[in-house]
Amino acid sequence: MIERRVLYQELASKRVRLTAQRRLLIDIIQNAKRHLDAAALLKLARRRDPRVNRATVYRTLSLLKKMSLIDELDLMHLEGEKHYYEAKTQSDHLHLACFRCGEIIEYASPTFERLKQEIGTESGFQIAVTRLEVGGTCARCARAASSSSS
Amino acid sequence: MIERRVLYQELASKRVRLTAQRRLLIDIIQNAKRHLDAAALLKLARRRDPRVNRATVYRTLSLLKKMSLIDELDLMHLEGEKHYYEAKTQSDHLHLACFRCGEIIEYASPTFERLKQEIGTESGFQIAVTRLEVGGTCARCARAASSSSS
DNA sequence: ATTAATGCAAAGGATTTGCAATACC
DNA sequence: GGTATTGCAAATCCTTTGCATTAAT
Repeated sequence: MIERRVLYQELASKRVRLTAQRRLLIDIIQNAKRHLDAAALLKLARRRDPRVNRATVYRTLSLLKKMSLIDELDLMHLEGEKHYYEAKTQSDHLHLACFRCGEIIEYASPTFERLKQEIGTESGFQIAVTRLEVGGTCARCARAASSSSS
Repeated sequence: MIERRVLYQELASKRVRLTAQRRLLIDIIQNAKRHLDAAALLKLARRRDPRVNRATVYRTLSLLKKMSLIDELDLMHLEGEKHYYEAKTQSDHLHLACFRCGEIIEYASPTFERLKQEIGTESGFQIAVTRLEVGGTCARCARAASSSSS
């Protein structure tokens, strides 16, 4: 969840303005129940303010990305080359994308955290963003496949 | 845009031919010294056979991808939205992309292997592909930045 | 008043497709 | 001979940009 205070500070220090449309877009991303792509975000935004333009959506996404307030995902390109966005959370999680049913499963793990630490200490690389996406078959689809073939 | 899950079905229903052009493209990818995008691959292929067409490159990449012979990378979109490809190796590795100098560092780790195993056992997800990309500052750039600012 | 943000429409890059011609088994 | 693959060019998808207008501080 994005901390409003952090947001205000960032905006102030960069001469970036917290406009009505930006508030609106941030609000939608934060409260989204699923991962949104730019087109979906635009559609939702226009329900609340029809003046919102596609360019503004892209520009705002780019800004939020640079400010590390959102993460950009591909979700294994399950349906096209577009990107998806989610509010940055406290602990990273990875995404499991089922090639059969299209479901996206979020998965957090201490091992993932340890891996990130290891990268830092062993290679000296300072991590800013991580994106771990996994494609395959979800448990339900695997069960369905094995039962129907037996 | 064809959905990836649909493509898997198509593969099963077709008799795939190992043509001269496909051999050529596979050879180039396997012996590449750096990560190739579709345009670079096309260029290299045309040096050996000028008839190779862009569409064939894309179609072959798509085929190799669903046959799990190559991995597709974004390399954190360091320079545009295009994809990069590499021959699939025995043990997965992840990619560290330096936002400052653009260097791509490959990093293999037992912890990463353990993480993948965990995902399988804990969630029942059957992994076909993984893509872990990390963005940040490489050790050299970090040193350069800290020494110049002190 | 100054500067940032926006709308619009057009451009851009990467990738894909339909269809006729070609190569393969 | 029948089917898979290819070349070609146009189309498509997603995203970015230039510039005039509008909004924010």
